[in-house]
Amino acid sequence: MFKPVGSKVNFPQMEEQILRFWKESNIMERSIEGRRNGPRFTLYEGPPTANGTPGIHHVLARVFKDVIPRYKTMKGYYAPRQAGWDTHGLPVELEVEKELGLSSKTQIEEYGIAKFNQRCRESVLRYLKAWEALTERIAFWVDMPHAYRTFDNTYIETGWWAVKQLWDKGLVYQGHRVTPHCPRCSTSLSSHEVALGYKDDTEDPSVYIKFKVISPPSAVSEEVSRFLGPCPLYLLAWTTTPWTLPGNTALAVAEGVQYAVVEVGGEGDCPERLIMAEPLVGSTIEGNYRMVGLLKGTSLVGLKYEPLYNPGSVGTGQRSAFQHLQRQPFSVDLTYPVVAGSFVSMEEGTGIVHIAPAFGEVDFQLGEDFNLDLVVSVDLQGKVYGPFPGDGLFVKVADPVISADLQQRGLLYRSGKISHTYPFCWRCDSPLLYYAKRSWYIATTKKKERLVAANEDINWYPEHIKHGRFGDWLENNVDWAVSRERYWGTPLPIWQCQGCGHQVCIGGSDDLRKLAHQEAMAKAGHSLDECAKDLHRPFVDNILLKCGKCGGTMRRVPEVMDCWFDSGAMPLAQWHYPFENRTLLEDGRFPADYICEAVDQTRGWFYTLHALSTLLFDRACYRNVICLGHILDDKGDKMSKARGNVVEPWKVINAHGVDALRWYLYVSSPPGNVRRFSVDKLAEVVRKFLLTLWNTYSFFATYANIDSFDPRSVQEPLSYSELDRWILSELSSLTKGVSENLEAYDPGGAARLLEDFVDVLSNWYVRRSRRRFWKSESDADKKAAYVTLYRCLVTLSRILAPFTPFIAEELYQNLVRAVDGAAPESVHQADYPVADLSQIDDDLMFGTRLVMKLASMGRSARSGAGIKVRQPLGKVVVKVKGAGEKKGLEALVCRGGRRWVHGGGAHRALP
RNA sequence: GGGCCUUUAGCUCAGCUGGUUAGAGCACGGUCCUGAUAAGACCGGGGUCUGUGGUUCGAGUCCACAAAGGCCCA
Repeated sequence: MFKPVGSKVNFPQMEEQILRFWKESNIMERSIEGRRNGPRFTLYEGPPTANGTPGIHHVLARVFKDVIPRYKTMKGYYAPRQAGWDTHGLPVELEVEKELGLSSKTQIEEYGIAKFNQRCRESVLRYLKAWEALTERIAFWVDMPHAYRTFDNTYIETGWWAVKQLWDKGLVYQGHRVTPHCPRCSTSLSSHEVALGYKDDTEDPSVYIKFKVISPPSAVSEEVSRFLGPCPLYLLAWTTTPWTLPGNTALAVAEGVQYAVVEVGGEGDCPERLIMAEPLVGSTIEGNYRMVGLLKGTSLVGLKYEPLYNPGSVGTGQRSAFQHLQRQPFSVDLTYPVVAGSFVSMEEGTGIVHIAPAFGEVDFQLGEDFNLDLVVSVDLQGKVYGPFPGDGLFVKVADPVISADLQQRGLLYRSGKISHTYPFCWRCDSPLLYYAKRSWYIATTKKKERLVAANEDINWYPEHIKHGRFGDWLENNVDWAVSRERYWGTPLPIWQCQGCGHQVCIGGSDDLRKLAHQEAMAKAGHSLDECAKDLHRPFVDNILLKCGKCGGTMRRVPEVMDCWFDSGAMPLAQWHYPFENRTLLEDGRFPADYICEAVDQTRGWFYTLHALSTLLFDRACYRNVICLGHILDDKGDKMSKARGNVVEPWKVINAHGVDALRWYLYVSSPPGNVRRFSVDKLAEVVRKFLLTLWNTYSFFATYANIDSFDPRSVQEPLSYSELDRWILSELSSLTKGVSENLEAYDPGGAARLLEDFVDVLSNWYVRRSRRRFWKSESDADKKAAYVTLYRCLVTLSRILAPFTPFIAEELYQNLVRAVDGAAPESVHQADYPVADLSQIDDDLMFGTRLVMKLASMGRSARSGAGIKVRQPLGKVVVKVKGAGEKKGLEALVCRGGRRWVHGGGAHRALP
């Protein structure tokens, strides 16, 4: 006897019961461990930060992560899934800063790094319970009790090991380069972090500045000198960042372009002359002007002009020259040059570009090329410092002060506002400054070809990411700025000698022990054991090493690492490789068979995984990847707390259940597309798919109980009807199709096949077979019907298990476990069905689908003629399209001399 | 400014390597069925498959250009 199944069902309730069953019987562990001898299948779980509550987009990623390993497990693979938490980084620090009411790094240091980091440690796992609860409820099967955490010493140690490997390969360097810098967080941001914070329609000043050409010119071409006279001659440049003007040390022009000399303000005795690109005169000069002459760009190169500001003698390291970045001697007669720049465009501005090597990437490069002066007129907090207007003010506040100063000195030609796109800090929203400073880099560009080549081994879904977004990103690779001037992160394991400057990279705790300068540490009141207990700052900073070159004391450099490095090192660090689990690279745990995240990770985790694994092992880190699109609300708007359109996962789950949510996410749109989330559509999925399935199941259970049908007593051969053979053929074909789709990492394609099958099973097979179940005698035909439907449902429960693990379990428990104690305890321990190809009868399926079509047309004809559906017809005339259709229909409709339509109540044709 | 993606009925989406008259579900109006059904069937209104060119005997499908939206980058 089967457990009675009502037609009404409360899915959330049913699911809760099944959750309890799984938990009590350890089904997850056992489903995994039961396959221990199978080939390994590895999923990497991109560690989320438990520093906030999980949202619907996390559910999306997690159910797509889940379906594949579940399928593989049922296919016999050993697929343990390790959970993990991303715990380091700026977001955490910011949260703690907010709580403590701190707003600068100075304040953090006053508060104490040890205490601060302790708060960070406590803060990161704050929402852990919420994550665990949701993860369990949505049946994402990962090993959470053994989750790795990026702040663990073992994790950090592997990170160090990885840095050391790169260091030994010469791939780590300290560069003096311009990096995007957040003045509030006072740290560099990596390119992928910058990408997160672009804002359109940012309003900035737009100023045109006059740079006075030095006269008399000692070495200026005749071409230019004819415009020099008693009246001033200016080079006109444009900028949207007046705060960079004190840092100006050159102007760049395009050699191949015509420049114009225009005379403006001609009232007085001495009209001033402005030099600018000829094509841009019209869009730049306001009011009347007189074109005085034309110049070639090349003839401007080498001109000298008067600096807007003389940085003079102030500030250590504030003014230097590029060649060795040496301090520049003070000079009252300071002049700056005009140089040629290939980047000078005629799209906007004046064709003369203001160069401040301290504050721009191309500017800095130009500084190196021409050995320009480097004037750093802004500190790391983004405040102007030095003998400049706005000294002490934040750059954006200083902008108008500087403009006003120039205006007053007659050096401002024009000023206004411009709206453009500008990057902001993705966490704290401060405008980013491009800032020249020392920073540590991983030289990914040196391995660019390898990165590109390794990408060829990855199967991307959707495919276009491979050579599109991800491939392009690799092609345009830039070195990875990996250091952060912060506190809560994996410390950069590089020590530098105080005496001779020698640097070493530490690859693990043993290295520390070997090189530790115990006496020096003792003198400072520290011991190695004490300090090495927690590898974070500030403890690690107290570890002093002995210089192998000069015997001096080495201190750790102050930086910590980009937290993306942590997540990229996850394949190794989660296992504390190579200190433990030394077989990792050979035993199937690396590379991953499968990863899945949203598209924003192309420059995030997808990249850092790929970069580290290519640099370390010269191979790809994952074989297959599903790259998900973003979730929008039902109107197509971005979900945000501010808009109030965020979908709360629990609300949906409590109302409709997890199977419904999972199914909806699989079928609602292709995984790579953006998707609109609509609760109405989700409810439709429940009605259409889950309830139809449920009712078929309920129908079966009800009648099977009435007839005391026992699947164990079945003895083949049975006399299967055409209809039975047909649905069994459909079933085998479904099994084949679903497997193929899952093998191809396309759960959506698989799910669509399942929807169609459940529909025809209920609305054609059961409907056409009902009389066979109802009739009182238990003949062979009835038995065949039961066996057929039973087999469909049981197979379905196993096919569905990776998708909708709850309803699959429910069916399985009642239909299989109830009658077969020897069967695996859970459907998730069962084998995935394999299609019986001998049962697939394409002609039969074609013919039956044709009959369905015919029935539909028949009902239409009846409706047109006003003949009731159940009224017998004298004859039915069907016009077929070809021999194939004729054959199909004859096989099913005109059998054994009796002319009848396949099970048809609708079209019963009388002889 | 550059790259990638999307655009098929009012809404959500199928349409494989080009092949008769382009489909489904939802929603709407009507009719019917219902001895498993929050189900189902039939009819109807709804489509210049975003647009313009091109390749082809034939284009929703291939190519080029354009438009709108999204994402990513400058």
